[in-house]
Amino acid sequence: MSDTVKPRTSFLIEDILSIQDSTRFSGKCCSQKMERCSQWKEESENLSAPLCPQEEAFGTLDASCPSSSESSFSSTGKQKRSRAAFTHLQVLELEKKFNHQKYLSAPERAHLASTLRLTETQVKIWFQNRRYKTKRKQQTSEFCKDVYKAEGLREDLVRSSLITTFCKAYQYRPYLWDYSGPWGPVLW
DNA sequence: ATCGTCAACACGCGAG
DNA sequence: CTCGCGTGTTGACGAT
Repeated sequence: MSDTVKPRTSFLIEDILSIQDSTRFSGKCCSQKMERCSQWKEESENLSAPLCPQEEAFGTLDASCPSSSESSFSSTGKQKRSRAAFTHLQVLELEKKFNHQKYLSAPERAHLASTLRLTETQVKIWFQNRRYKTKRKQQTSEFCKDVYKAEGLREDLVRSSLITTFCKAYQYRPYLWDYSGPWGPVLW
């Protein structure tokens, strides 16, 4: 069930910059890109570097460190949900794997998890989220194309139009669309 | 203060 | 029953 994507034999810094949907870079200025790029390079050169930002604080190599550690509580007494921030290298390796195959078998998942010092659950959830994200993005772009067609507009001429703005604004909320409208998609 | 992103979670479903 | 999936939501966090 794995989708076929061109195999990649080597990894270059240029690859980092060309990663599609690398939202970590979205909206960032060039200098920030360069900064992150060099950070990635450092990480890729030094796999023994802490893979989780929280590792130092929690003194564990488990990248689930925030959640697996002592739970912290908010002022209301509710347990605070923590969100591990995967390192650039971890994300990069996950992306590379995802480009190869959209689904992982249990052994593959276990191997990747241990390689990246993540838990299997984290890898599983990451792939789940990644697949969903890809699907949403695809749906949104297809919808926007439909809108362009329906409006008789040329896509390249309306990049700054209201529709484009709207499509971009709701890039991650495709469920707000109703595809059953008479002129095509209808909003809410 | 608001917004966008994303890991983690909840829920329902189907396969084994 | 367990597991993994798709889907939608939540909450933390960084940027503006």
